Amino acid sequence: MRYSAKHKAITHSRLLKKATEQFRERGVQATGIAKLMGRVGMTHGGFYAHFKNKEDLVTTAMATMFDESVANMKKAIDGARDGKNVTAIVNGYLSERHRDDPSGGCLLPVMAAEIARQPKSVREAYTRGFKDQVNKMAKYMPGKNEDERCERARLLLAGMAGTMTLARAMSDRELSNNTLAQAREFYISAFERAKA
Amino acid sequence: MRYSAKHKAITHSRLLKKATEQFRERGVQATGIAKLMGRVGMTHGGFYAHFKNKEDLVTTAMATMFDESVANMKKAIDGARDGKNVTAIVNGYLSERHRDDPSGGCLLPVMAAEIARQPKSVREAYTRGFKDQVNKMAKYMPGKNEDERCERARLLLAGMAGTMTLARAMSDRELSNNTLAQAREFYISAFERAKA
DNA sequence: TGTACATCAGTGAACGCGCGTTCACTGATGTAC
DNA sequence: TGTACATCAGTGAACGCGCGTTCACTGATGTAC
Repeated sequence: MRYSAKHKAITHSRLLKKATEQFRERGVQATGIAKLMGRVGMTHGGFYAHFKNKEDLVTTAMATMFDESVANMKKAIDGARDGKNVTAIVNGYLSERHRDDPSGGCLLPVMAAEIARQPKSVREAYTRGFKDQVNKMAKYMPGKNEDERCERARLLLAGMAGTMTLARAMSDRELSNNTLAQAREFYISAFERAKA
Repeated sequence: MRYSAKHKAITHSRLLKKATEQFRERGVQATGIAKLMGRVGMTHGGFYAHFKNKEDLVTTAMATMFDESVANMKKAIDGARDGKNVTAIVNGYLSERHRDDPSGGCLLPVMAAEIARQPKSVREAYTRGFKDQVNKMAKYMPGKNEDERCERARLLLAGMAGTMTLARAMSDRELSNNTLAQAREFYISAFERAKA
């Protein structure tokens, strides 16, 4: 059944959106093509009209997910007082909400470990997206120059991602909450008005 | 063929050791029973004389891997000057060596993300091991009381694990090296002689 | 000390299952006339 | 405007493969006599 000109583009973006959700909820390996297609209301064969293969989907989805992370940070900052940029970023990222629903959040806590085992194209898409997010985060970080601000953005992102990964794996809810709360305090005091 | 009394214990520990290596190199999901047994020179069926199932192997291996992490830290500290405990821990953990060979290192950068999706028994073994490592690390951390030292140990471990995860995934070697170097500096200055 | 037998670690075929990918097909729509 | 045809997004059976687990078996050794 042939569909209208716009139809393919719509399906394509529905597919991509559901993929980014699944990747962030379960990871790349645990997200099967057939299951993904099922969740979009289609059968597995149709996938290959939209993407060359799974690797192609992953690299495409990577950029989208990094963009969403940047958008999430911008949104958090827009709702915060001036001079409280880092506070807004940290409180948004290290929230219980973000821990309990990874599907629209940062890809790093879920996916970073398995990216190391993915093909070159995926690792490159990851590296590109990571650099891009760091550059955009750097605008909100303290520092004398661009290099210093980027370095701080990288440190903060790595620290928050590690904290979130551990907090999600814990079966002890209270420990998980405390870990998040203490990390919020630590990263805000370390980065909100960092000394030289 | 029946083997001597000690033989089963020896095979069991060879199996467990190889499993901890594979888990830290590839993760739980990517470590298949048949491949693991092959690497120990046996066939897959023999696995079930040693472990109830894969879940049993994972929970058993978890404790061993956490113990090794603690031992690695103690070894690093033994070779360091007095009062430089945190420096020794950080330089050991965030080394290029640890990045390039995960097989004997910390399980968190590779496994933490997928533990969140593992059965309850695995998540509990992880939580137990994590608490234990934090308690033992706390001895080397600054702080007025036990709670404060534990909090710092948790912050440091989460930060280092996140940094290592991101550094391993990067396809840009120079960026990966810089990320490690800057993080070493940051965590040493943040935790070696932390203020109240 | 020598013989008969029970034990059980390890073998390898088989199970059902889900994976990524291919491919002949279908049929509603856009286009050409 | 009406008709014939080409297009191609999506279908679903089939592929080879690896997974975790089961199970009837084998055969060297420890134990009982």
